[in-house]
Amino acid sequence: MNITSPDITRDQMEHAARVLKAIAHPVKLEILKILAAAEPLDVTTLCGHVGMDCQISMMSHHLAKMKDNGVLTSQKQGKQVFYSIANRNLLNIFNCIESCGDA
Amino acid sequence: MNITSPDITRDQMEHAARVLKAIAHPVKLEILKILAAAEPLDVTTLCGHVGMDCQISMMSHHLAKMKDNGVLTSQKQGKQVFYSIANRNLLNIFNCIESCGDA
DNA sequence: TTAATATTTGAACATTTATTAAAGTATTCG
DNA sequence: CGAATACTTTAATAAATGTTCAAATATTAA
Repeated sequence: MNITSPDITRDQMEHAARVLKAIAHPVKLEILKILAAAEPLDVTTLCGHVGMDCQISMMSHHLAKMKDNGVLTSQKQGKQVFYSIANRNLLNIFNCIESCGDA
Repeated sequence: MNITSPDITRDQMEHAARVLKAIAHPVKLEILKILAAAEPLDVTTLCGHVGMDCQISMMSHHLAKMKDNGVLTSQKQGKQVFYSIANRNLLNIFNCIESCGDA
């Protein structure tokens, strides 16, 4: 047995780590911020908002990973796919980070 | 110029991504939780709390990375090094993740 | 049905991260 | 001093990620 605080299982830690990994990337965080302000958005529009160095295929890969990990949801409308934030609670993560000093 | 919400710079996103990457790992999250409950702790004790599969060298690597990214601080006392959480505000990150559905 | 648009998928490659073992540094104790 | 303890560092290797391009799919429009 473990002396560790009793309420954390390795499974929970692994789930949390997967979610964090799915967003621990500057472009992915930017995607989250953009969606936080204007939701839902289709892939092309999102790509335009991210900036000049955005390729549609890269964007699609990022979105897929975030969706796979439950961070985003998507909805198809015609030939476009609109992405939204699955749970806006996650956005508080920005406060957690911003309130921590600069490394 | 960018149509993106005006308050986010790429630099801020990169800093946030670095912090998240520094903790997006099941063992690192466990370290944070353990320290959250009993701070500060030396490397060997921390290793014991993490579990059977913990090697001191691995622990040291994890701690170094988190320290490099401003997540932890350390203080040497004799031959031991005690680690603490640099800013407990970051711990709210657990709430953000836990409150989000299961992926 | 063909063409055009929107997005996804797969493969290839470079880069980063994680893990382990072994050697190195620092501090204390006999 | 020399041995023991606590930790860090380096190097080697495996595994995961990020990026790009080309090809594939799906939907709509001509």
